[in-house]
Amino acid sequence: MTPDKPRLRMAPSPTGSPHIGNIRTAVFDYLYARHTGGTFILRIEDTDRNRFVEGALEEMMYALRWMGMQWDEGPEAGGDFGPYFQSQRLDIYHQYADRLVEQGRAYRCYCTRERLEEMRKVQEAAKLPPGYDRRCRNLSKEESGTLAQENPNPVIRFAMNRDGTTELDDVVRGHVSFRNDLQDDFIIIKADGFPTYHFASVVDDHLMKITHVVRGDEWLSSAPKHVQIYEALGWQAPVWVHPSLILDESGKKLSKRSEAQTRFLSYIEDGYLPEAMLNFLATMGWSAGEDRKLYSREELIEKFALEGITNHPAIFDLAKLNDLQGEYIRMLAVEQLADMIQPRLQQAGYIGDSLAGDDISYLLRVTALIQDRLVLLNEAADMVSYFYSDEFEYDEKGARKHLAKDTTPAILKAVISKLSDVNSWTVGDIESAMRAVADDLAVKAADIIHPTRMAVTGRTWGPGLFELMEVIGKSRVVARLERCAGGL
RNA sequence: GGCGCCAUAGUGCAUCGGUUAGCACGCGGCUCUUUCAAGGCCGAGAGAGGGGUUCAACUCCCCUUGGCGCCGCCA
Repeated sequence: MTPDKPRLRMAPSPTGSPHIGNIRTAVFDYLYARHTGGTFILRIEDTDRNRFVEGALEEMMYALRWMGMQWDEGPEAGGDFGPYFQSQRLDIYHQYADRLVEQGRAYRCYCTRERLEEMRKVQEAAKLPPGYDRRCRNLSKEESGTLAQENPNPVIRFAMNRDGTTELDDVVRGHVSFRNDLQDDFIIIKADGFPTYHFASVVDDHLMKITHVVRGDEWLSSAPKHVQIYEALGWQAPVWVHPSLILDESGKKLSKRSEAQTRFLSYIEDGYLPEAMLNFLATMGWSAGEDRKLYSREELIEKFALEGITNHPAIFDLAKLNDLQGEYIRMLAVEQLADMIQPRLQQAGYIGDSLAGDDISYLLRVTALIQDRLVLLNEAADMVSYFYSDEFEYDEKGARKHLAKDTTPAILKAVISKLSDVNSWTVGDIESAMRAVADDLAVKAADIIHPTRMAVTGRTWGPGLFELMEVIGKSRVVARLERCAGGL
């Protein structure tokens, strides 16, 4: 193995559906690992049995793979540093926790939850900073024995340094310093024998030879805890990277409350493209130092650098995502787009499970017509509905505007008759015929075109009328015109 | 409340001591056009406030203000 190759991990806890912020962090991990030829690791932090959510891990893996960010080590990938589930590493944590206890850097705490709660109330009432009062930090053998009878399931707390400061250098924050007298003796092993995040992540990061810890800014406050554990165990701390958080439109941390916005899978369902999503997430909170919008995956990998990570929070801008999405949709080859749309049209019942030659070319022609206008894949079915179904309603406003005039019946009649004489049903000939109708009736082309569009599609907007008429076909177009004229 | 982080247009970024402060999204207008998009052109729009340092600060330092985050036997 090449020495000094960066090793980064994404360490989600399976407590819910993947969060957009987690995926963004993973993007940074992934991009840096790929940029440096390092290793991208997936580790599951399932140390909270109460919050475990069935299927959360599967959704996480699905999301990462959908983004094209396959991990090199972890669940379903294997690796030399497993197991990659913290719940399967309990003995390892205990081994190091015991070592810390022996060293005097950790201690068993027999305080009950009730006492802790009481203590917190008192602190709050006295407007004191909340935190454990260290009652169990210096217990004699006898005292421990007595307390053990009251509470046979003690937790293990880490004994934080009381003096001086804990300092660390962060790639995006620079040098950061924390006063030790304000630090709390936090729990490293819970009563159920499971480790807390603070402990498990440090032990695993060390054992898995993680070189760069990239995690949200929300973790910066607890970084001194981690730094002190590294010191106590005589381990070298990784390079710290704390990118800023992604905020919602109101400027708050994206939370479960804004589920529609944070749940990553909903973007997949809506039909965003992985490339657009990757481009968007990567350039939100990171910059290559240039005025540029579009980056392919390869360019992202080539240009990504930790130093380019921004140090201020970014507000999630859906309009910008949509703009990027549009760019990527338009970049697609028609065949690709058609493939992506196909399942959604099947779901809408417009096409069958397997398409024959003619159906395929029809789909391709339809797709070509909507490509410029399509943003989300899930809008496709509605957008192409009238190419597949003759049963459509007329847009109310459009009907009032374009079909309600006294002249409409005569216009439609003239269109029908002229179109019926068109032999070669091509865009050019259709257009000529339509314009001829306008000339014959001495009206503007628009006066012919709008009612015709309404009659043929039921809508006021869409692809070029002549193009769309060509694709729908002469007989269906004429039938629709007749139906419309007959209904007036 | 304590601690920590942050501060360029509405939003995302660029500029990192000397620029008419640049780009993109969004917004407004014009254009193309049968519509809607897309495209092209034009436009409005920013260095939170106050002190320093310096010949020179958006850029460095300090304070204030504001925003966010953390303060769980959750991660």
